[in-house]
Amino acid sequence: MTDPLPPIQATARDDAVLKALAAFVRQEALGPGEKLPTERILAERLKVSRNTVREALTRWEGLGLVERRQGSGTYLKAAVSPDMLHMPLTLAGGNDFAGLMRTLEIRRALEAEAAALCAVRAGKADIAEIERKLDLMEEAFHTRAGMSSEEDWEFHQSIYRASGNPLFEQIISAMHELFHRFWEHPLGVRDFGHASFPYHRTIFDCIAAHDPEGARAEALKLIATVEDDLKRGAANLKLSDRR
Amino acid sequence: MTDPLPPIQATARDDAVLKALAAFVRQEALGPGEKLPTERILAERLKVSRNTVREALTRWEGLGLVERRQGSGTYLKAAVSPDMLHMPLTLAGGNDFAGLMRTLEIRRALEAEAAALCAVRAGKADIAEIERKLDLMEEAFHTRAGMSSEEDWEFHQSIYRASGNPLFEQIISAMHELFHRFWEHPLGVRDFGHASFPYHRTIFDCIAAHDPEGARAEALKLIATVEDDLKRGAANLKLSDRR
DNA sequence: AGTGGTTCAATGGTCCAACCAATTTCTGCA
DNA sequence: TGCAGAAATTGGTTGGACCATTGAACCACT
Repeated sequence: MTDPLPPIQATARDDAVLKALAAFVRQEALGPGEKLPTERILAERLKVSRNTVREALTRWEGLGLVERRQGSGTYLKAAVSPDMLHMPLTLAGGNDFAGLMRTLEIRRALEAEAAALCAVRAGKADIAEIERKLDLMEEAFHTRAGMSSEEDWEFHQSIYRASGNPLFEQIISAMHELFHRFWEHPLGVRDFGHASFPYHRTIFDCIAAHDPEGARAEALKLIATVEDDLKRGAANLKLSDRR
Repeated sequence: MTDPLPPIQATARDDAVLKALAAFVRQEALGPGEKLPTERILAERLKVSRNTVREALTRWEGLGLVERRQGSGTYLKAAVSPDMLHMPLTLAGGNDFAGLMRTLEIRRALEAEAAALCAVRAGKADIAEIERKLDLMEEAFHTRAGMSSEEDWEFHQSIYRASGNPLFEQIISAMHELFHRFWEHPLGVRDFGHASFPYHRTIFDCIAAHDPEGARAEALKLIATVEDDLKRGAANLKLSDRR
C-alpha cells in the first residue's frame, strides 16, 4: 500500500532548520508571545544562510506558528513541539454564500459531535463553567436586545473545551475566524441569532444530564436555525444591494 | 466588535506576488499537474527579486498547492483560485495513540454528517456509483479475507463526493493521509476492519432510501467499531512491544 | 514631571550575483 | 538506431548589501 522505498530528501536544509528550531524552542521552554532569536543569529548559529532561515520561518509563518514583525523580531504565536502534524486546508471559493454554507455544514458536524462528547465527559466543574457562560449569554441577550454574539461564541467554546478533544476548538475557531473576516456583519439580518437562542439552554440541559444523543440533536437544531437565518439573509441581500 | 482602527499593511510584496500568480494561473487556465513559469522568469516578469518569488512559492508549497522539483520545475498540485481561504491546522502530539483517537473523533463527526447529507442530496447516478464501490469492497473483502482497506477508502470517498460539499473529502482526506503516514499498519490488529464491514451496507441502504438520520446513526456505529478495534490494538501493543 | 521630536541601533524585507545539485535535453559517437 | 556523456535548465543555497520599520535612548521645550 505505502511506498516501501520512501524517497529520501536530497536536500532538506530548511526542514533541518525547523527541526533544530523546534528543539531549541522546546529546550528553552518558549511559549506563545515570546521572541525567538534573530534571523541573523539563527543563520550564524545553524551555519546556514540567512535566506534558508527565512524560508524555514516563512513555512512556520504560513502555518500560523510564528509572527514576524519588521524592526522588532519574530515571535511565537502558538506552542510548538517537535511532534506536530500539519494539516493545511484551503477552501476554494469560500467567500461567497455557497462557500459559507459549506463551512457551516462542517461546523454542524463538529458542533453536534462536540456536544455529544461533552455530555459524556464533562465533569462538574466543566458543567458549572458552561452554565456560567450560558447565564452571561442570556443576560447579554436580554439587556442588549439580541446582540450577544461575543458571549454566544464563548458559550460554544466552553463546550468545545469540555469535549476533551482540543481539535474541536482548534478547527471551529479557525473556521470562525475566516468566517468573520468575510462576514463581519452577517448579511444585515438584524435579529441574527434570535431563532437559535432557546437551543443554547436545551443543549446545556442535555449536557448536564449526560445525554449525548439529546445534546447532538439539539446542536443540530441550533445550527439549522442559523442556516435558515443565513438563507433569509441571502434572499434579502438579493433584493436590495450586492456587496 | 471589530477593531475600529485596523492596522494598515506595511509591506506585502510576496502577498502581491501570490495574487498575481493566482491571477496568472486563472488566466492561463492551468490545472493540477501543469508546470508554471520558472522562478527566474516570474522574478523578471513581476519585477521582483527571485528571493521574493521564492518566499511566495514557499508559502504555496506549505499549503500543498504546489510542488517544487529541483532541476525540473514547479508544478501545480491543486486547483488554485484567487479567492481561496487558508486554514492551516497543526495538531500537537498527533502521533501517539491519544492523538489518533482525537482525530478519529473528528472523523466520526464528519463521517456522520457526510452520510446524512449524502442521503438527502445523492442523485441516482451518485447512488449507483456508491453501490459500485460497495460491491467492489465486498468482493475484495471476501476474496482477500478481510484486506480491503483500499476499496473501503474509495467507498467512503464516494460518499463524501456525493454529499455535495467538497470540504468533507478535503478535510477527511488530509486526516487520512496524516493518519497513514504514522500508522501504516494499524497496530498489528490482524482482522482490522472486520467489525466495521456490515455497516457499510447498512449505510448505503439508508442513503439509497434517502434516510439521513438512519445514515447518520449507521455511520456513527461504523466509526465506533473502528475505535473499538484501535483500543484493542493499543491494549495488545502494551502487552507485546512498544513502537 | 511630562510631552513631543530626534537619533540611532536592531530587525525583518528585499535585492543582487553568484554557485551548487538535480533534472532534462541535446549531441555525437558507436 | 541506441545510448553515454555533455550542455542547458531549474530549483536550492550562499553571502553580502541596502531599505523600511520599530523601539529605545536621548534631548529640548513646556
